[in-house]
Amino acid sequence: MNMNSPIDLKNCCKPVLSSFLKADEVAEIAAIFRVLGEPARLQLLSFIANRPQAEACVCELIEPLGLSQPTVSHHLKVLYEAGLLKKERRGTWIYYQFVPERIELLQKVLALPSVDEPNLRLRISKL
Amino acid sequence: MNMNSPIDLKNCCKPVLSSFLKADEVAEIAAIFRVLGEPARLQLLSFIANRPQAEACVCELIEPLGLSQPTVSHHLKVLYEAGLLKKERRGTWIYYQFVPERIELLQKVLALPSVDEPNLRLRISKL
DNA sequence: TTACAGGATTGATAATCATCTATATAGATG
DNA sequence: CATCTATATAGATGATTATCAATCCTGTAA
Repeated sequence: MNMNSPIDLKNCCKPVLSSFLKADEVAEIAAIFRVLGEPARLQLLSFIANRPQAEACVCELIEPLGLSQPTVSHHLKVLYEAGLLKKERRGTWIYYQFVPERIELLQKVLALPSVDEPNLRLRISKL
Repeated sequence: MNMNSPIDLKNCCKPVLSSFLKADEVAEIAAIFRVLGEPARLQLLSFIANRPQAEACVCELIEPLGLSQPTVSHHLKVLYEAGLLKKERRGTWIYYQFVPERIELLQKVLALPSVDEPNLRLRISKL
């Protein structure tokens, strides 16, 4: 069931907060949030994004994370399959690189309804 | 361990992608993502945010979600404790209302490094 | 007070998942 | 080829959790 290549998120994802999404529509989005909902994965992403070139090899990640190499490898795979990282072999090492596009997608998904939309108009205007 | 009142997120949360966060720092943020990582909860949030006044009573949520009343109640509690919903009793009914502040917090947390920051400069400029 | 209705809680179960050890794979090097 | 090193995978285990049926709690109304 798990794929080894990044999930295809074309036509994904509609804003969650400005229309009622069906179960299959929220599932795609929730899958990304779930990946970020694991502290070790979020820390991996934070670490990699703040390295030069926003990349790091696996060997650099084990010590700061404080987890075993297989566990780090597992989390990297999950991040990769969610499209948040890409990877590239360079000699003996495999470098994982942060992919900002998925984060941009999430920002759009989380966009709050505009003040012209009635449901939240009164409340947003107070922010 | 679970609290019945919303978690306190003062001084929370630093941007994940522009500095390397420690384990306890990412934990706070990951907790919010984890709540959104459940499809049923994301659909609840989507439903409530798109109702008039961005609110709904529990009885309105069971049928569109297709889950039992206790399960819906459980997810509402999780959303409430994460600060994504507030609740208010009105007679027999309890209304849950969408709270946009947490979402705004997440947007800040997910902010990509500015183009002046070196690590992502080259890659962001291509977007 | 009693009865009812909306919602929360309890307890149980099954599924998911994070983590580890052990092992496998794959590239580099002798 | 054999060996070493970096990373991935397999398998096992324990913890978490989503879900439901049953029950409890709390307003409301008779």
